[in-house]
Amino acid sequence: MKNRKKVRVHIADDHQILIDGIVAVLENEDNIEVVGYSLNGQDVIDWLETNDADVLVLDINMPKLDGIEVLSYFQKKNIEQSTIVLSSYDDVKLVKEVLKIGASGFLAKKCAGENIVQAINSVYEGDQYFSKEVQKHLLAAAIGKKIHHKVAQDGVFTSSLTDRELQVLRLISVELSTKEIADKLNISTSTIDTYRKNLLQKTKAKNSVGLAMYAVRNKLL
Amino acid sequence: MKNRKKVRVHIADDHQILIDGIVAVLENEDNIEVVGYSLNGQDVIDWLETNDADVLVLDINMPKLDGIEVLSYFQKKNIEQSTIVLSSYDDVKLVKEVLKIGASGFLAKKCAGENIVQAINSVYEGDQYFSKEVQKHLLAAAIGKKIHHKVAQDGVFTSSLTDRELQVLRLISVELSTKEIADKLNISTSTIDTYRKNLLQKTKAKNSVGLAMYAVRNKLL
DNA sequence: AAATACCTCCCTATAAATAGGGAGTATAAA
DNA sequence: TTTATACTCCCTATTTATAGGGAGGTATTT
Repeated sequence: MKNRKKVRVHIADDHQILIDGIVAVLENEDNIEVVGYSLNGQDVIDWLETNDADVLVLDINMPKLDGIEVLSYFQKKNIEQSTIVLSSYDDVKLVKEVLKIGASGFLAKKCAGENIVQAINSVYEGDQYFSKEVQKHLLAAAIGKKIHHKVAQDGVFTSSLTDRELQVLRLISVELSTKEIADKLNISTSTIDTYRKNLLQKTKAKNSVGLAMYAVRNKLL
Repeated sequence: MKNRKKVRVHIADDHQILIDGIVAVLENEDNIEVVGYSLNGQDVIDWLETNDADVLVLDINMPKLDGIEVLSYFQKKNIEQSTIVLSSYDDVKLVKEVLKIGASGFLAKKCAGENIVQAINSVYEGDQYFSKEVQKHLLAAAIGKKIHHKVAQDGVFTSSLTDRELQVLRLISVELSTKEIADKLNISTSTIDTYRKNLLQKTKAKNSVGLAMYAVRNKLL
């Protein structure tokens, strides 16, 4: 059957030492796999010609082609590539810019190592991720790109999951059965089944245990 | 059906301020409920005459009757009461003593608030709990009371769960089905069914989601 | 007005998990 | 040598969960 596959990550940054650091952090995560890295933007594009990654961690300041240019290239060529932008500065304008041209996440370099793990997981799961500091700015200044998402407690844009789905997810996580949830919400078990199906699809979980773990990972409880 | 009931806790300590502190900590836990407190040992015994608690948090140094005397009383009267001993000092001899007379856990007061939460959960689930520092001593000096348990990473004596059960629990937690686990361990699905049943019983979980959450709570992953 | 997102419900079918019981073997402890 | 614990396997039966499909209603947006 389906097997939990690792999130394949490519890292692009002109500082080798930083790449090594990130790799070290990610090596502790057994659901993440670093499948390659580049020291400049051109290398990223070249690498992606013959390879692919689920998530690209992309530094802004790089020689040859910088991160912005790489993202623009993706946009021009209509390439869908989940990308987390890495930057030394959490400038609002910069965030807006990279969001417009297709980035799914933004991470300031001063962030802790665990943030990049969460960022990768979130982005891989179709969510958006922003460092905490960035979020404030984002919320204040409504940005161009539509964000129909809610802001979760810890830097994760909880995406995709609707209110009802989130509600059901939480009830699943406290060990309630479909029938119990249906009773509690006064709706049909069929409806809960539907939510369960949608949740499994959206979270890429294999079963209810996976749903609960997703909730834990994303601090949804 | 079965409903997740809260762990009912009684706290005994002669310092009101400390009780208030513990209560504040426990108020953040929605599976724990403080149902009473006492300022001395005699009050504990009186309270337990007409009430009951799942877990008793018992200070050693108290007026009228101290913690040791309260435990001895339980032992003499053959009263089964899950008890966590609270003490200012993590003296080995003291630990040995309270274990002999029926305590299930030992917590130094210098421990962090989250420790008491974990201690309560562990003890409630039939495990034993000791602060980290205490463990070293315990392991060095074999104590009188038989401990057929293994030491988990974070101050929890993982109790009851056998090697195989723990192994299965972990595989359940990474979303594997009974069949997948059986294949992985090269044993029959019937056997996995048996482990699953035993796990549900031992952890008091309602279903596999509960098992996974148990694993998370007790840092078994 | 049309499209979209969300909430709701149903059908059919199969796979998986839960609940209860029993039982044999090996090993280590009392 | 009993006793106990852990590990293994089987039976029956019921309940839940998973997988695929469709579909109507409402509210909001374009």
